[in-house]
Amino acid sequence: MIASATTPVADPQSTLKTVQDLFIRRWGEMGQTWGINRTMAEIHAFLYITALPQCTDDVMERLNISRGNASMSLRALCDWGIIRRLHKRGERREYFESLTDVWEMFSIIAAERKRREMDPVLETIKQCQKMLDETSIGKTAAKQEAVQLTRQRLAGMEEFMVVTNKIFQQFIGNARSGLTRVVKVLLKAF
Amino acid sequence: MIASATTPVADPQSTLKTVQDLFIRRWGEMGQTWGINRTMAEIHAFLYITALPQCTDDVMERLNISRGNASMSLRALCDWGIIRRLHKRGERREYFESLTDVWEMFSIIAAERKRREMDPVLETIKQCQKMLDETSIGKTAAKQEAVQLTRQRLAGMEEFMVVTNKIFQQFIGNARSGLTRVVKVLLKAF
DNA sequence: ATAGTATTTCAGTAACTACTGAAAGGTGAA
DNA sequence: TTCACCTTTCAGTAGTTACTGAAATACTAT
Repeated sequence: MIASATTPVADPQSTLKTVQDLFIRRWGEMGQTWGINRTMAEIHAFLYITALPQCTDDVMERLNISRGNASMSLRALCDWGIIRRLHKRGERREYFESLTDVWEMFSIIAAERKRREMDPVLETIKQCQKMLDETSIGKTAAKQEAVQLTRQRLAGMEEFMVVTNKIFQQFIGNARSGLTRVVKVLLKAF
Repeated sequence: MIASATTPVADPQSTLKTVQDLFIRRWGEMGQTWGINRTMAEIHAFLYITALPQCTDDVMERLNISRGNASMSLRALCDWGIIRRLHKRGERREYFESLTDVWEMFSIIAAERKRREMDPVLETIKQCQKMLDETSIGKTAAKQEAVQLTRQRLAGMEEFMVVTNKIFQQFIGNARSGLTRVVKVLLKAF
């Protein structure tokens, strides 16, 4: 029992599964710290690593999760656009497969996160700047000073976000070719 | 009451605070979806946006949180290295201030996340590849095929992570100058 | 030392998120 | 239309994370 736990038998039948499980678990852990829940990340990892279409029951069985959870997580992944539904001729049940190109997946995720998270911050910064501009009259010197400091900080953050947005823009839509070009340019420049 | 809630009086005394609170809330929301808890993100936003050193009680009062929470969150931010402790001459209590340079903060965070999240995945991928290499003998054709597919997926992910790591490497350690150079190069190249 | 003040720790709890399982809802073949 | 099968939904619950408040600890001035 202890032996098999520490040094799993080199059973060719199960090696592939062992390897896949290793990958799935790591991917799930990473997902968590990026704000994606573990199960969703694991389902995606499973579909990606096996490279074969899998149905809901396959997912349930492999990851030991309920039907409801599998259904909802699969839908969410489809909504993100990083997995796809797949109908097999003459089969009733639906299958799912991951996108093949990691670069494309990254582009999709990056675009969505930019839209959901960076754009609102930029908008808020602009709103803040506008508010300060409209009310900068008749105050004590100390207050004026504090306002000035906040202005500077807003400007610093704005610059950062504008530039970061531009970089994202390059990645998004260009996918693989865009990214590899970026990398080539970078590696040459430094 | 309703009037003051929907259209706050243009009181110069409070405009600065209103603006800051707006920024703080947005930053907190963003943090959450990046795996940083709301309070920590808000404390950081507060220190960044005011640009003035603040003590624990300032933080507690402004964000309406307990002493314990403030203490632990401030420590965590210090551990990350994006805020700093500050002793004022002749004062007992400690003050905290945010780093000024957004680019530097980003570099610090990127380096840490690469170390904690990307490096382990790369390591796992290599381990998986090694395991598959060592056991690829004597199997059915179907199994061989499945192994081959998984190999390809591992390779695809590895390529992506290696390249991404290189990009991160450029950002990290170069901070502002590095990043702005990167951006200049990129914007010219596209 | 000691008092007075600032900080940290942590057990308990509140708040939140993820998950299950069963029931309801669809869908295509006969 | 009905049957058989598959999918989706969702109320209830388990599990997790964040927070409080008070006690313990640390520090500094006298």
